[in-house]
Amino acid sequence: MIEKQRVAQGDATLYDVARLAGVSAMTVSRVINGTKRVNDDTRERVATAAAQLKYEVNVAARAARVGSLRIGLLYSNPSAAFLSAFLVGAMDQCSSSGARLILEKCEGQRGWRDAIDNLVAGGVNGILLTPPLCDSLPVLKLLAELDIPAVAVATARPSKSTSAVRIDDYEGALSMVRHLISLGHRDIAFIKGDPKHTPAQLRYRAFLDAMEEAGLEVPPARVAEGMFTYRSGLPAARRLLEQSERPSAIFACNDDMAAAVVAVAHGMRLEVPRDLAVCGFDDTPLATTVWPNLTTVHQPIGEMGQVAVELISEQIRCQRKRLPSVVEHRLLPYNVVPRLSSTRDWKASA
Amino acid sequence: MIEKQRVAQGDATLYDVARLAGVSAMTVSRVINGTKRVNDDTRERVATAAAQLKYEVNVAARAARVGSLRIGLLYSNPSAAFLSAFLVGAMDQCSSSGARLILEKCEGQRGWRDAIDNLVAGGVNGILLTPPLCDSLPVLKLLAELDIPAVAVATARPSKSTSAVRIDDYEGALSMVRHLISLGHRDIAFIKGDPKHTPAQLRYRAFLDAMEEAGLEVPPARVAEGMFTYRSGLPAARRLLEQSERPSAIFACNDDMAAAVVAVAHGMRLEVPRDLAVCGFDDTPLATTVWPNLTTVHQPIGEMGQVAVELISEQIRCQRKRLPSVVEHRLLPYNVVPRLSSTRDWKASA
DNA sequence: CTGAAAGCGCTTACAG
DNA sequence: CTGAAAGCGCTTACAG
Repeated sequence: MIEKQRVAQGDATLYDVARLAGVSAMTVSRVINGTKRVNDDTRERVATAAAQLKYEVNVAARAARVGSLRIGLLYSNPSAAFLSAFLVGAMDQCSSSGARLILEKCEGQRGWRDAIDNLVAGGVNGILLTPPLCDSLPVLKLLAELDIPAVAVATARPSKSTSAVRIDDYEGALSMVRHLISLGHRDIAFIKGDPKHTPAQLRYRAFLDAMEEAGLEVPPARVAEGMFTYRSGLPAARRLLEQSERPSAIFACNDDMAAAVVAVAHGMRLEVPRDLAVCGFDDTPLATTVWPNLTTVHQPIGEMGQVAVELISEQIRCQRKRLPSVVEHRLLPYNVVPRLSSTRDWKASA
Repeated sequence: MIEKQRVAQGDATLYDVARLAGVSAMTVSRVINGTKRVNDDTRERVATAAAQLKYEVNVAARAARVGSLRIGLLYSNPSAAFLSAFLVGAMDQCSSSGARLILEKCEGQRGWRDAIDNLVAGGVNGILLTPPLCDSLPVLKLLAELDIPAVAVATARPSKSTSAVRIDDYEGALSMVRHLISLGHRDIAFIKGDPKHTPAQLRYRAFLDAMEEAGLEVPPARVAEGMFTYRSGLPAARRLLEQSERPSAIFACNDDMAAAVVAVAHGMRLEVPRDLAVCGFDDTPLATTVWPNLTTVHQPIGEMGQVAVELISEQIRCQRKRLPSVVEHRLLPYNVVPRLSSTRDWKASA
């Protein structure tokens, strides 16, 4: 009973593994890190020994020797939903690699300068950029000048010189429209997002292309302007719904505006999805908070956090060894999540 | 230019400080940790030297020696808003103390057993419990049996045997009602939360007490049942608003239901706050997503994360030294955040 | 109250 | 391909 916890696991050290495998600690280290060449035979023996002892590297000890990676995470738009999902993934990766994640929020339009100063003063070796900072040219420029590696997260405009991890906004929106069409919708309206944001542009482009692909018209009256906020979705929805002939579905450029559409429809005594299908983009908690829940496009945000940490770590390692840094763009799979707000046979599922 | 980053800071080691202060490394260590007795004079010299060199402890090295703390964070209700704010605070504290935070989500009703097993297998030394897990007797019992320290976060029913960090739900709700009354409201309705949740009970109790304190009546028709979800807030709001004489304000037990009230009011052509004041509790992102933004009670969630890590670390240290563990309950300040949804002179601020 | 020695678990050169 | 030695920066006993 006593010492139960300590015995649980993680007892074995590199030396225990070395002894059991009949090799030197050095060799075990090499196998663990999989970096230098090791005889296949030896590798096998070490691996078996490690597995048998349930060996786990002591990341703290490794960090003490190597100098642990300090990864800065810069965020501005306090989208709690995005941040928490991202943090879960990023922390997970940091935890297992012994890196430290330093959060820095940048406030206001010009706040990014101070924020980056803070991170640099804190000694970070690389910085993760979340939207919309990841698309800011001045930010990327400053980081390049400081020679600090960066990874752009969920950017829609990946730069040639910066690593990035994202989904394909264009394809995501395309799939969503196809989904609506497959449900039998022919008259689909769209609410645009902030025209300055690249994802908004891509999603709109995809909407038009998907409609054209299906041979469907998009009269100007079927497109409304929005700014990504719930509030901006209110008048946009009114404009689309107060026409003599209503569209059968509205695709809003994000969940906030889709939620606003639902609210307006409700106020007009329209039942969603019976009288109107509604869908959004992002799969924020709002999508499952409002009623009916929103059909939307889901991004694997947690996985993006993991990958972002991997990418930045790799870049930092390259920099330390004075190797040329490798810019890598990773595209992760999105998926359309059908929920009640666009359900065809809604009585059945209600 | 070269090596710019490395020079930035964090260069100085314990030995540099020792040399400059003319003492041994040991003494510096003692001063840094502030634990054992050190001559005031010596302490001063060391502190000055440390400041001059901008010395920072290398947490990795310390962890290598001491064995770093592994802190498990158990969460179930995926309230992204709460989680992200909490993580920011908790990570911050972990970062500066060199602890590792291990996240574990528990799915389903019985998932907590597996989740705790996972954490224990992962070798955590203590566990942070977020709501609603923090109020689960079986969970607390299992942890006690395993002899793993725990800290309950945002619990409304702090246990005598478990450390906790929280705000005073009762006082928070009391303040909110007083706020509404100070705005001139006399006929205030309430939407209850899930009756199984202790915070819901406390907030309702506070509502009744505050009304009584002001000599105001609360007829049964002014109280509606809710379950904390947006969806449950819809019929509750309808019930309260479809009476011949409407209340002038509705206080919902959380933000989700308050948002539902706004939606229903809007559907009935009632303007918030002109025709009806609405307020919630928690200050989730939803409060600033919907329009008008919701007046609500804010919890310092980030700070709760910091404090939770402090409390659990202290407990783990006690356990390691086989000292009796100190149960500590920390009450943090909440505050009422007035926003447009309850603004008296709403034209002025719109 | 203060210090000299040894070691946390791992990795970086340097040899073979 | 493999190993012996030294050291990362700090702290734990053990002395004085």
